[in-house]
Amino acid sequence: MGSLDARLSGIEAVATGPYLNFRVDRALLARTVIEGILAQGDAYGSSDEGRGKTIVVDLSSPNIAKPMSVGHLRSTVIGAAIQRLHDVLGYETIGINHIGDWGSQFGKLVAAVDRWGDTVDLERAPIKSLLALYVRYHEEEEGDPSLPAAARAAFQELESGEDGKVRATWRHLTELSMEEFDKIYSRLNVKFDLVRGESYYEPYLDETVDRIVEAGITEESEGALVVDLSEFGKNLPPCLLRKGDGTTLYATRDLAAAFHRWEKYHFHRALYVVGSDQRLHFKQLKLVLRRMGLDWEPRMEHIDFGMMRLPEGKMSTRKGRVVFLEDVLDRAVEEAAKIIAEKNPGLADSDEVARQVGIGAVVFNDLKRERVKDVEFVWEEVLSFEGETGPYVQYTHARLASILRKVAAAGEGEAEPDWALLEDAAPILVRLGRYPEVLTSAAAHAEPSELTSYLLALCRELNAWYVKSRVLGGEPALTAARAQLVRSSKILLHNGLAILGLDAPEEM
RNA sequence: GCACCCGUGGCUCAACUGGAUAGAGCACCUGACUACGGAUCAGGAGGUUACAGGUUCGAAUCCUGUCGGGUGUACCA
Repeated sequence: MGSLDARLSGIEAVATGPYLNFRVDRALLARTVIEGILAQGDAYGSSDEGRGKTIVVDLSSPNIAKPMSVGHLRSTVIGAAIQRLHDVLGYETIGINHIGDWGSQFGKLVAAVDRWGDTVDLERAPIKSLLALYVRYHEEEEGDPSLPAAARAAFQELESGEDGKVRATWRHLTELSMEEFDKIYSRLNVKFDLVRGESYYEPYLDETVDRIVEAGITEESEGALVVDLSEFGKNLPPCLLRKGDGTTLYATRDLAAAFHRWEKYHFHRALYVVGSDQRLHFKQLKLVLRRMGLDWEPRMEHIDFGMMRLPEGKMSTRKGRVVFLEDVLDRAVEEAAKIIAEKNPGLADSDEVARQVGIGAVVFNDLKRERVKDVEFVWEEVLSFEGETGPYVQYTHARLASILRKVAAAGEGEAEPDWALLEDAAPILVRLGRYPEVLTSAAAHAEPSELTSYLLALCRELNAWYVKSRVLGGEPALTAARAQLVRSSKILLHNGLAILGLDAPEEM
């Protein structure tokens, strides 16, 4: 109670028309906010709201034998940011990379490798080769009925559990792909708590189907085993558990994974960071669980995001119309290196900084708009380092770092600060103070863009402020107050960037 | 056809979830003490929030309809 009184003493409320305005004592605000940040350091904004609660995040989920495109970037980067947001708030988080390593497409791939495997260099350029084979399969499929037959037979063998030639080929393709994926993950600085293919659930598929059958909600329809969902919507298609040939589908495997996760983690939320083209799929999954009467169904959330499109149309693996993530990262880092050579040629560690800034630009660009919005991939935009970009935030951080170096070198800033002198920084102080609630809200909404918008606005204010409010060479009490503001702002930017997955270089 | 999502200056996006004069960035124009680093900053120009109704003290935000774009629509994932 005493502390509450102390905090309220500098605040007065004023009624103006339909509004209630609060007037805050600025010196008090400055002292409270800055001392709070400096005391907590990197822990500022963290909380224990998530204590004892587990959040499962399903992210990235690339498909074996397909190149990682800029489309997968969204799931990876958004999912990783959402996981870190929850980490900071004290949740126990489990980031799962649910690899697409199962399904009838592997029948196709095995058939294609069988037939034309010797026409490509699988070992040296695995992804490219597999893509070429996949494309060729679809080109020749129509004119050659033996091809789909071979594909079907291969997948049936795979799903039968037989450890023969088909399985060996599948395993090999999986290993080749995973090596390629890992290279990209390490560049993005993304780590998973669990990397698990759909194939992991293979042994649980039968019991999963049995369980749903025992719930009494399945029926036979056109040779397939389905769960009818028409009670939830006239035109809602049923959820298919088994095809006519007895093999399982995507939905079956996701249900098996969902049961498995619930039993293992008893999660507070399970967040599936998957594109909005799979809305129906997740809706069906949830409705199957609801029909089974499982009360944890509402904890499963599809965190959907808009599609990445090219100016010339939708991306298509089959048509080879994709932008490879690797190329994007390479070009962004190159561009960053070029700018450093131009503007800061003496920079130590310039390669590392180029990496941090280049990757940062790509990652931030994908996090800065609301999740649900579709994104058109434009090179010029991704490679932009000015305005509302990751490098802008990194630059602001570097400038603050630079000021602090000068302050230290001059031996200034050690006096007792006079907080009342920070009047010209009022908007910054208010914003710094709001940081904890921004994190809470961004996590609750699983919306990293709330954090990116916040950081951009803060940087705008900071840049405007320090050009007109010189830190160095003022009255000791003023310089000290400003230096502390710079110090706490820098901590916060570093902190926020880390949550988004960006490094914060001291110089750039 | 049906379902869901989106529609805000030329372009890309905000707007604390129904509140005050709708804010930024890009592009364009004009500027910044021989710069606590110009990847920055100050200023200018640019809006009937797709359209038409409705709800109320008040709507970019909620409801209805129309138009435009995207996605999905049972044996792919």
